[in-house]
Amino acid sequence: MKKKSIDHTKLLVLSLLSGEDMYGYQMIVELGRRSNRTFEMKEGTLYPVLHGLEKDGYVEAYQQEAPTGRVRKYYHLTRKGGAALKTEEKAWEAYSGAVNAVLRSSAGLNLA
Amino acid sequence: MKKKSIDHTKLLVLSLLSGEDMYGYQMIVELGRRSNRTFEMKEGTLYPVLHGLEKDGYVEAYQQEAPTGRVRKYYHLTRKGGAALKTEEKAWEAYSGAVNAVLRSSAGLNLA
DNA sequence: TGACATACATAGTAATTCTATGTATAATAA
DNA sequence: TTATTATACATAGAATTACTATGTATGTCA
Repeated sequence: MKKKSIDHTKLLVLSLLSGEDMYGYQMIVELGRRSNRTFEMKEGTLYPVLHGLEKDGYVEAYQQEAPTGRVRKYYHLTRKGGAALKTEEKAWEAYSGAVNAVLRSSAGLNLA
Repeated sequence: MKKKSIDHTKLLVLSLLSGEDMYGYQMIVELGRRSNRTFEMKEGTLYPVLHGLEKDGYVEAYQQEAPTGRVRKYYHLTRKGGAALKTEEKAWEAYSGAVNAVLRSSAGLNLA
């Protein structure tokens, strides 16, 4: 296809970070919760994506100590990342709309 | 993720064939038309997928001569393929619903 | 007759996500 | 007190999916 599939992980991560700064493990838990268990992202998927987003300037990382005493690595959405999110959201709307259009058009033939 | 992404091509092809028997080239053209140019599937993507669907018994192929004199290879959706389509459609609904849920939940935080 | 659309096909490459594994700390249960 | 589980980050390697590039061949139209 034209758009290298969906780049699914990038859209979801950027969207999560548009609400609040989060650390990696938290994103995995939140994604499971908000998607009602549909998404169970693996560390092996998320961390490389986060590093890529940071390298590209979409997110910025900073360390912060948790109440537990552990140091977590939080990610913050940059202005550039916010723009990328809008682009990805539009791409998702176009993509999902197109899939639905194809599904409907085929179903329609059965009824015609 | 759990579900190996979406298997996008399989869903679209099965859906196309649920309306009528089609040959490969026709599927590419129809997909472009029905998706309003969003999908521009390549031969290199489609033909291996069709061969896989045939091997798995989801579609059956037969030769038929076109009015032009050329022989085309038509694909017909089998009962097994119809069942697979239903499964894929449900998977798509779950997936797209989950993406939208995550997008909405993040956007909601900005307004809260 | 040369260019273009039609029609099918495969090899090799690129992108994405997974599995598996490793390290380390905090909390909780036995 | 010690073993297990949850938290937290990370990377290497494999699998999957789709793409690019290429090849073959026929019909149509300028």
